[in-house]
Amino acid sequence: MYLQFRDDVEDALTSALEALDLPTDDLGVEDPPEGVDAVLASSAAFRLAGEVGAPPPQVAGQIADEIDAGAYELVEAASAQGPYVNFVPSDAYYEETAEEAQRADFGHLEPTGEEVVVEHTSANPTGPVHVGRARNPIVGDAVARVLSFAGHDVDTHYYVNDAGRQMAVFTWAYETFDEADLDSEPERDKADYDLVRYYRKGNDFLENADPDEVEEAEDEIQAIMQGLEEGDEETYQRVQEVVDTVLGGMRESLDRLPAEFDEFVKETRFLRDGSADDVVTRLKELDEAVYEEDAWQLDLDEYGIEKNFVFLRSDGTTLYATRDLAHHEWKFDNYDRAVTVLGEDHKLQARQMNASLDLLGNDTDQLRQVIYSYVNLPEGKMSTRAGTGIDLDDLLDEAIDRAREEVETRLDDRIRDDDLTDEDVERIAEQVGIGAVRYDIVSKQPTKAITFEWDRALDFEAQSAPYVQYVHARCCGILEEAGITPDGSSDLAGDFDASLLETEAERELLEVVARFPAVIEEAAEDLEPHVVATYTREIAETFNTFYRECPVLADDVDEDLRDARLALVAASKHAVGNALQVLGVAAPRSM
RNA sequence: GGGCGUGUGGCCUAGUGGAUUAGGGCAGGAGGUUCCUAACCUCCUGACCGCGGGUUCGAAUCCCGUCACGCCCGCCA
Repeated sequence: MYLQFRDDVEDALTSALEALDLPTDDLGVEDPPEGVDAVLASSAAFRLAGEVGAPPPQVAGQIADEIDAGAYELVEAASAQGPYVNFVPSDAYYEETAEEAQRADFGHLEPTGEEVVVEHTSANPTGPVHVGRARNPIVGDAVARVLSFAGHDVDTHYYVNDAGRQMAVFTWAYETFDEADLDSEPERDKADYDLVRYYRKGNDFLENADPDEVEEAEDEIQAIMQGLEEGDEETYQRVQEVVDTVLGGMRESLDRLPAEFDEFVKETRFLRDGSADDVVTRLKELDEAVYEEDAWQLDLDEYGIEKNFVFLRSDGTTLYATRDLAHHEWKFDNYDRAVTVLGEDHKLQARQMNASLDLLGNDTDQLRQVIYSYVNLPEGKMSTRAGTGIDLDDLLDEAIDRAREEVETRLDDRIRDDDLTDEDVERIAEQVGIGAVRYDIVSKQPTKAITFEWDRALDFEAQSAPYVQYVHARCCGILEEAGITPDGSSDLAGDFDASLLETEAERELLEVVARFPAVIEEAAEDLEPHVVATYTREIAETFNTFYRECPVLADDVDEDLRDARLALVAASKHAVGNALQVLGVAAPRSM
């Protein structure tokens, strides 16, 4: 109802301004601060003061006087308060919000019919996923979920770099060295941990071995790259064996988050189907194309990019960026919009690609990038090749261990005599542990750098996943106690009269619940899932106040009030649970 | 050197032009459970929003300068 209420408010403001013969392009509709008794407000009077020739409060008064609140079902009153026009919603607003939020899919926006592809993670299949890159799957998965909630048809893609020099090096190393040549055991019994040792060994060899031997190796690596470029089937199969094996291991780790993909799109696909060649041909024909130092380049000066963009090497092979152009044109052919989640180090390439796609005649408005900063260790960067860094698996294991300890500690001094089975404890430990990791990362603005510290990442206190999850569990606890099974499918509450929810705590909770669809809308529009995390904190806080002040199932609570409060609990459960779902954080029924 | 990004109490963080004399959390201090889960709640202590100018009726938010940190400036990915 919040979105409808906002429509009403905008409509009322527009009519009023028109009646006063004032411009309607800037309505200034905003959320009033805490403590103001209104759900929406307009600050338009500030800007109109000059035109009217009167101080803002007076202009606000005129606007408020001009508004006929009675004409709108959801608007109770519009009144000037200083320079603001405040809008108080009607009882119908609260009642319809409570009704709307009974649906298990509360927060989903109307289907848009728009097909969107979200590409994220796309880490080179060189070894285990480490925490430095973990922001990508976590943010990317949340972005995809947000867009899906906002009504788009979303596909998630992992772009697999299986055609570059790194994979040629890896394939050569894997075929060249034996287990006996390696100086360590795999850190885990998993394909990516096993094979990364060859990759590290290969790189170490190329850096430190005898120059003649290195040259020989380089020839073999070069042969692999040429083979891929020419679409040689045997070379392709050799590389695929390494790629698929390592990727398989990485997927297992990513699945734990969970970050799952609809499709793994391989780079070699665009070499094999000729589209990369096609891109090269078309680029060469551009006025901006230059042939310098035996290589084909693009002069992107007109896009404010000084550096020339090399799209064809002197040996005639394409580069990653060239293939990525073909990849993106393929996305444009198959989707209405494309979103890519990228580390900040890819920012320049993203600009180059946008410019190049534009020159090739594409509508680059279809493409948006979400940029995030890397997670570093206090002592510096994480690197797969160097073997420095925290593996995602280790972080998740540690998180679950700490969460399990926490559950067991609380088991001893808990008041309620529910009996958690060992399975419950394990389930809670996983939900809380992994949830805490995801939440910690997704709740921060992606542009901010994160320095990884165990204790900070795994803090289960307030403003963390468990704090929010606990509210969800509390909701479920109350509903179950009342004989309602919160399984998400059936209608949770029966008949109820929302007008009985009169206390401040109840009203505020209902107001926060009401905003959830608008939060989804905003997060999807700006591709900022962290605003959903901010929202979960708000609703959790508001719910806890309600929980303290408004008993639901106590004996002295009137039956009708009890039903109304149960409906409010169900509404809160849907808002919190669905918000957590958008963030990819589990919503436990008990904890 | 150039470009981009970030800078909010001891630590982490929201807010990126309007009701803010900056909102939370952690840490520190004081309380709260005969009552639907205390992974909770209440109260206290603590910030000239990196620094200096400017624009504006109004600036953490915009502009200029400056400092610090991060990232980028490969015929790597």
